[in-house]
Amino acid sequence: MAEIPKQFEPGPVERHWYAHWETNGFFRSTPDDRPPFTILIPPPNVTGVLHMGHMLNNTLQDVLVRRARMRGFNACWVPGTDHASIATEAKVVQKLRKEGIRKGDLTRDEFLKHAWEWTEKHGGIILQQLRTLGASCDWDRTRFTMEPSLYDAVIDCFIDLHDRGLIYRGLRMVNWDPEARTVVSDEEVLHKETTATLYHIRYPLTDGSGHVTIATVRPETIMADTAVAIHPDNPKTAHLKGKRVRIPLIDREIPIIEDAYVDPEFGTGALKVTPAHDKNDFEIGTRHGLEVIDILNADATLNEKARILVGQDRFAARKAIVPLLQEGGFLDKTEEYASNLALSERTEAVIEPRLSLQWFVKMQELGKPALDAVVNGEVRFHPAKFTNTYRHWMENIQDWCISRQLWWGHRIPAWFYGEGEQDYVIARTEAEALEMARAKTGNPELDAMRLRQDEDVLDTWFSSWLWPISVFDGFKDPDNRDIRYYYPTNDLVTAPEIMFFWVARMIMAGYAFKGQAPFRNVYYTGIVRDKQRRKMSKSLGNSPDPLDLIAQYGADGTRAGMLFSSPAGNDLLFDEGLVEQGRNFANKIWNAFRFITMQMEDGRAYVPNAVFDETDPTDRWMRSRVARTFAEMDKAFEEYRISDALHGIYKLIWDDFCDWYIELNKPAYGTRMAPAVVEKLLGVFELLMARLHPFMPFITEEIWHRLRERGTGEALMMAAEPAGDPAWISDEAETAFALQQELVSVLRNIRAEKGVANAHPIRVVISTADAATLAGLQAGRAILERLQKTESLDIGIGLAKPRGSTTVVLRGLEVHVPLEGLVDLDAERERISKEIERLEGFLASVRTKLGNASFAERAPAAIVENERNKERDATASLGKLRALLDDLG
RNA sequence: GGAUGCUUAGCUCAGCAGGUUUAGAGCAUCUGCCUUACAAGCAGAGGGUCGGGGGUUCGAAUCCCUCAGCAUCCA
Repeated sequence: MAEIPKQFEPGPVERHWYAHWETNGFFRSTPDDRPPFTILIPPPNVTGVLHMGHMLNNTLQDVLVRRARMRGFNACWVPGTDHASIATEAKVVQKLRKEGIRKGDLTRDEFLKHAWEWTEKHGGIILQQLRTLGASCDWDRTRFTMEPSLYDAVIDCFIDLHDRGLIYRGLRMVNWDPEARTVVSDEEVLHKETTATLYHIRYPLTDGSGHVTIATVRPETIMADTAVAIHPDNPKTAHLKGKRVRIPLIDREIPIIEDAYVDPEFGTGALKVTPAHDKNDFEIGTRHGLEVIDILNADATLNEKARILVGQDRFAARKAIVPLLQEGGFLDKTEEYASNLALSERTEAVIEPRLSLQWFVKMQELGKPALDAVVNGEVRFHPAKFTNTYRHWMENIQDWCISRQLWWGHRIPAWFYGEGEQDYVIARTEAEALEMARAKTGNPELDAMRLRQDEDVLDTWFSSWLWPISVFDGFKDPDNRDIRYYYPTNDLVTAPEIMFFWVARMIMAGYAFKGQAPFRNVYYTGIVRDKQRRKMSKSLGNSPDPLDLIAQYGADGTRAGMLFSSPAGNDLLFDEGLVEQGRNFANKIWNAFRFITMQMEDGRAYVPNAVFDETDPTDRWMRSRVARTFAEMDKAFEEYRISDALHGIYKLIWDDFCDWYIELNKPAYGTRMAPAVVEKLLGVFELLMARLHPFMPFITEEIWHRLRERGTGEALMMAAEPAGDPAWISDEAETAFALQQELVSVLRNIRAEKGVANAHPIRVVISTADAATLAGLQAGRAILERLQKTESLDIGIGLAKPRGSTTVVLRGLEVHVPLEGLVDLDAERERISKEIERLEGFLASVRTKLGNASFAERAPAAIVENERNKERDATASLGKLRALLDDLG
């Protein structure tokens, strides 16, 4: 056997096995007779790089996929990326600007050429990085939302929904991002609490009878006012009914109208109405037939309709208008006011409500089955608490604005032939569009030159929501083998932040186009934060580079570290210490294996053989621990407690196997381990590696191959997961062993307290009162003797305390260790007195319970019996302790 | 403003179909150890009465009410 290094070196092992898996085609999946287990990667931005959130998310997916593969499923993990319309376009615009090129100077085709160049240059890096992590994706299935097949799927979907009357074009108040110069959906708007200034402005009444004061945080919009509104039943403003006012500075006359929307308590009870720049005002305007005066350009500068401050940015205009109002005597007062600012999720620009003609998807009908699916459990959320959030959103769902004033994305297949709002047709190609336009207009002479395709593209999520269908070409070829086999998929692992953006819409699309949900389980991960609870981000610079972590701690260590503290849905407070713990775990495993190999004779063949000795208490305990832990892990996986499953195998390996089982199987000093024992340890090791594999694939694969001769096409990742015999589970064996562990602990404690070296033999006397306990103690005496260097070990009933002993009372047993000269009588007395005190308190509480008449009456018999046992045991222990104390004088 | 969730050792979290010797784990801390693999290790120890208050019950960290604080989502 070749020399094995003392420390595990993950780098070469990871490279070797990943290449082995990939070249052998182990990641690949094609439909067959086995049941499928499918996960679709939440497609990251094509030009993005791996961050900590991806690490967590993809580690979890890999754990689920690898486990399923080992459980006999045809596991398929589909990777891919999305085109991230706004983000990518912004990056390309920025890059061009650096080269002195303005987007406006380019044609659409020229710009797209740059965008594709950018995509090809930076694209797919993230998928390469996932390999470093060990991701077992079927790379042959890698998809991209802008590749031809998926592009067509989006267009097909648009046409289909339009034909079903679920897509419409309409003039609505939308969220305008002046930075990106596009509309965004409601979901892409973030609300942030800020303090604003509330300006009280006087509007002179046209009849000269004074003025009305209104309060606003946006004085720069007064030029767009088309009314002042009051509440019809407000006595304070009743005298204003039917009058008119003049807008300060520009002197335009507007009416005072009555509308119940006005809050009589707010400000002066009078509200300026600006239908072009406020959603609520727009609705008031519609009710009262008010004119809409839009004074803003696309970049949020004032246009000539404002008449003053033309060309100024909205915020500059706000600053500039205040002194003007002051000079004119229109400014009554100002006050601080807490208000909500709407920000663009992408650019963080302040969102401008804007009246605009856009494309929308009707959500009412699409949302219904998607809501039901989650409520009735067809699609299950983990943790379940997110179901409520989902339901709330779905029940209040608004139509989805899907057009974006961008070029990078799927171009809307609408072709206009006239100036009228409805003068358009929806078609895949220009030729088709022409035909349709001719039919629609009844004009066979209609010229192709008159057709213009809509300049806008679709929201990125309008392609992402089709992901579970489009990656299997379910639009182009609805009945193909892949989609029939893999759809619906099993688990989706994603962040709660995109529950509405993506998860909800995928479920809708699933029902709309396939008649069933796209997945059965949704596992929501937490957000990766730093120790100060700040979200990890590139801009804050508080995020380690995942690839550095992998280089430093190994992929296995990093994966384990990410999972150690990540219960589903809870934020993960990332601590490099956890990754270090993961690395240490790998090293621990490595050394346990190394130790076993050191027991092997050169030239002798060893075959792993996990056959336990049924007559041996240690073996009975070990196999019970193995089977119990495996069962607990299964339970944890069922409930998506992935972190708990890892903790289970971690403790089984480190605590049970290394600290106790290997220790107890160590041969006598200076001798070699019997071959049968080596084979047994190797056998257990094999079980453990198989169960750990989904979490730490590399080291487990490496050791699995070293455990015995394997064929070239073999791999642990393709092996069957060992179940562990449920019959191995034995409470009795574990309880019996636990007593031995406690006795060992007691003796170790005594050594530590008294400063007795481990190498120094001690005399031990264990005295018990009953024969049953005695039998158990004698059965386990080998355990004590193996782990404690003893000069003598006497076990018996009613044995006397040797002179000069220190004594511990444990579960009714007296453990005496004679330590002539080392026992400090005062310390001994104090220790025993403290123990007596504790037990007296305990006994008192037990007796209070037992003394309560209704307790005996109402509590179940087993509980009462248990309390009696507690009383008896405590009384017995107390008796012994008091005798010991007396003895000490 | 609405909804949901959280508040248990210094930190991060389990436990919460009420009762398995007066609350568990990991990390951190302290003490001792290079004991036939592993100092990226081994052994031992200290530390909380379960956010405050009230209630239900023979019995509450566990159920109910209430207050406070925090978080997230929605408006």
